[in-house]
Amino acid sequence: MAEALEAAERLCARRGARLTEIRRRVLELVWRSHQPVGAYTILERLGRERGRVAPPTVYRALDFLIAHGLVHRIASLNAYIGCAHPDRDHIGQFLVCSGCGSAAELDDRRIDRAIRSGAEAAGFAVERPVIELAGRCPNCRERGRDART
Amino acid sequence: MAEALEAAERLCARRGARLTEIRRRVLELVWRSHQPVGAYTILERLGRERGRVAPPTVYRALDFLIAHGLVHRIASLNAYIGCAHPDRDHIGQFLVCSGCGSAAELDDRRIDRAIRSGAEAAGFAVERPVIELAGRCPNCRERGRDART
DNA sequence: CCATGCAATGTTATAGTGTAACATCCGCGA
DNA sequence: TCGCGGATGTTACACTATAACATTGCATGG
Repeated sequence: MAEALEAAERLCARRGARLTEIRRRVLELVWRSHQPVGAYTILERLGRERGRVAPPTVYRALDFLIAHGLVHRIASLNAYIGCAHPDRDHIGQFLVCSGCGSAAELDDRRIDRAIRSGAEAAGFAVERPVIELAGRCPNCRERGRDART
Repeated sequence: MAEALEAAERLCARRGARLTEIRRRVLELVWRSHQPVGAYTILERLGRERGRVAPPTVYRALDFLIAHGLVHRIASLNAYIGCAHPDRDHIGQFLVCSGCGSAAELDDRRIDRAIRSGAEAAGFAVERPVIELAGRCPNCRERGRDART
């Protein structure tokens, strides 16, 4: 995670983007949570450090981070998660465990190809695929755990 | 669409599920919109016919329709769309056009296989895939239209 | 050094999406 | 008829996100 922050610093420096205090802090909070985290959770945690913080502050930071590929949004959860490799042009495929609530990024080229070719066969040009696979992670599978407690 | 409604009737009859007046009406409204439609839009339209209608009425009908595969939810749009073939076990892959706002269902087996095998390779068991491909439909591609007006 | 212009942040209010909790109704079988 | 369960009505609220405008702060050229 410290690594992810450094990578973010480097990436922003290279692009001339400003990783300000707030943006950095939000990125850190996103990473610190080992699960996808909601904007209002970030809001609350950020508020603990800086007194009253309003929603736009958090959403603006998230917009910036997403625009630079440092964070992904998971639409089916209304939640945000750090991107493990913001350098490459990431597609973002997610494995979302309904047992423990964790999410892992997949980025499988075969899936990407299958999607693009399937869509192309219908004459459709994919621009922003949303791939979010709800299911069971290896841990929860083994334990036969029920839905997230 | 009339066809879709009949198919829904049959399917519910076969399952002993009750396609009540409200549920039927909501399904009709979902189909009538040729784009994915928001719950509050349905709410408003339903309200025009029946006087005041509260959100839970619509959400409960949608929950029922989704549970029976008659309607899909598109998470990236917070919107709902009728399912063209509720009989088969549908996976639900959607092509969402950012030009005209329309959405088409794909259901490509190759995509489904790629996803399941990719996830399985990570030890993950997919239960409810969310596949929503934002891009350009053939029409909007041709016209080079800008984002939905 | 100051002006000034632009990006970032602060602030207030509100829009949009979804659910909890409890009351009521209605049909059906014991 | 009574009671039961599923469906609907009703109220209130939680959660997610953005619009609109004010303010700050910093780089940059005059």
